[in-house]
Amino acid sequence: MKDMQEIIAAPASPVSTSQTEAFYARLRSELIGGAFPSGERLKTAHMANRYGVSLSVVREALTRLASEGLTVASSRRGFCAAGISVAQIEQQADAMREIETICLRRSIAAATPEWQDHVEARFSRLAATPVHNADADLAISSAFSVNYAEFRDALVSACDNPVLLDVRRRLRDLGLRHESVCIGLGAQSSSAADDHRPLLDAALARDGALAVRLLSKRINANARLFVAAYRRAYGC
Amino acid sequence: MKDMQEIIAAPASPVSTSQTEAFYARLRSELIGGAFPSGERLKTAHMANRYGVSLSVVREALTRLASEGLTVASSRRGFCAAGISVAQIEQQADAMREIETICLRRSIAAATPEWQDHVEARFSRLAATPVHNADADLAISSAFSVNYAEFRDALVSACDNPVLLDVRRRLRDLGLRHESVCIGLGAQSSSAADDHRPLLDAALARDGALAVRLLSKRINANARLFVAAYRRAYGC
DNA sequence: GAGTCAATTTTTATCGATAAAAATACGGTC
DNA sequence: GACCGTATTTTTATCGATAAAAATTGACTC
Repeated sequence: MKDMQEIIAAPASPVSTSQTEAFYARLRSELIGGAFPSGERLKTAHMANRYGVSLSVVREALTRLASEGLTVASSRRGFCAAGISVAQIEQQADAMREIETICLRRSIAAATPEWQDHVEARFSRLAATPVHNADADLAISSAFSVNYAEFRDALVSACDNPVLLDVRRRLRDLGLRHESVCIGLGAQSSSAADDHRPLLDAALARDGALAVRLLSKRINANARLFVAAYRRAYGC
Repeated sequence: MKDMQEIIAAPASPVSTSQTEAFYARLRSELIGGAFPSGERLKTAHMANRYGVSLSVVREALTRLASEGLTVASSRRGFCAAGISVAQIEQQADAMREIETICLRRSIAAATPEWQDHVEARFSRLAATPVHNADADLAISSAFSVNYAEFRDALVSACDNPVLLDVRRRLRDLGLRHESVCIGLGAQSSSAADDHRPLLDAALARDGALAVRLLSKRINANARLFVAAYRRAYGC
């Protein structure tokens, strides 16, 4: 009897999360993955029956995403995917650079052996990932994107202020969407994992000033890459 | 007949904004004003009939506020006002200091005559506001709080990156709630408007380094003030 | 008297219906 | 054929109802 209770209490696929939570997470990752182009209207009814949830669930998710900057809500006119522009990409990257460098400097200052291990592990994984997909097109592979993002996450993870890390995470997600969309437009990387080794070395050597300099350069370079792709696609 | 239609159709106060928007704005300003203590449960049904709106409207507002950090949503357990703790106040102020100094430095670098006028106007208004209320209690008056916040807003308003300003605004609002709550707990200010004059002068003289130093000091001092009040009220 | 389990109440998450608003299509006029 | 105002369709915002979950109460056992 008690066993049965336990079995019933713990369902096979633990649906611990609410529908809203699940749908929000899904839509969020699709937005970050570049599934919706800049400014595309997101109609509640369409999404509701496309994903098999109710209107309220869709609306709540879209509202949350709006306040994170991934969608835009306009009164009486519903929602659309956030707009992307050259200015947006540049300002976004600029803000990210300012804030991530603060996090990185602090993370290095607070470094522990566990942090070092974590950073090294993420770098190894990155180093083992080819930049391009096997099918030989020049676009950055999504595996590389993910592993690179996680390497950067690891670098700042020892930062002593969770509020700063939270701000950074928000900006990172907006940046990932820009990256995905621009890769979809044909953005190509000239860099390989080895290009990031100097940053790894500076961080492990706890040379904050150098690490921050290298990180800034990389963020600027990536932003230029995305802007170039965006300009090629839409012409200035 | 037609007149009556018009009267009915056009209510006294033009409800151009949606219900959700209005309720969201109201709840938001109450939260920032310190109306809800740390961790207080916010029951949807209660609020719905207290404010005369439907459940959906309440829920959407609470959801938005949660993603701004003013409320906390926990699955299957509704919402509560965000918790406040000494660590929170300190980390929050620390993050604000980092980000606002970036904005200030940039704002000073991009200064225009209009910006100078704006800053001076806000300072004058601040200088004309007594720190304490007329009824001679030692708590900071809300007029002073508002004018001080607007002076700080003016200082950074020429910052060239709207993304950074947006991040700052979010943190500012969380900070204002801390301030309101701590004032409610009896936080007393030792400063007057004149204490802020050096910051004004540094900004107008476009001495970014000095302005940033003064701003940092002030943010730290205020945070200490709030923490002290919090400690007095709740004992460490 | 403390603790446990079931019954009751409260509260949340989710749904589908509906009215208002916006967008679109249509028809008539010049 | 272009323009303008009206009808139709589409879409949104809002509501109240409901089932599921959590919290509370209360009765019972030891």
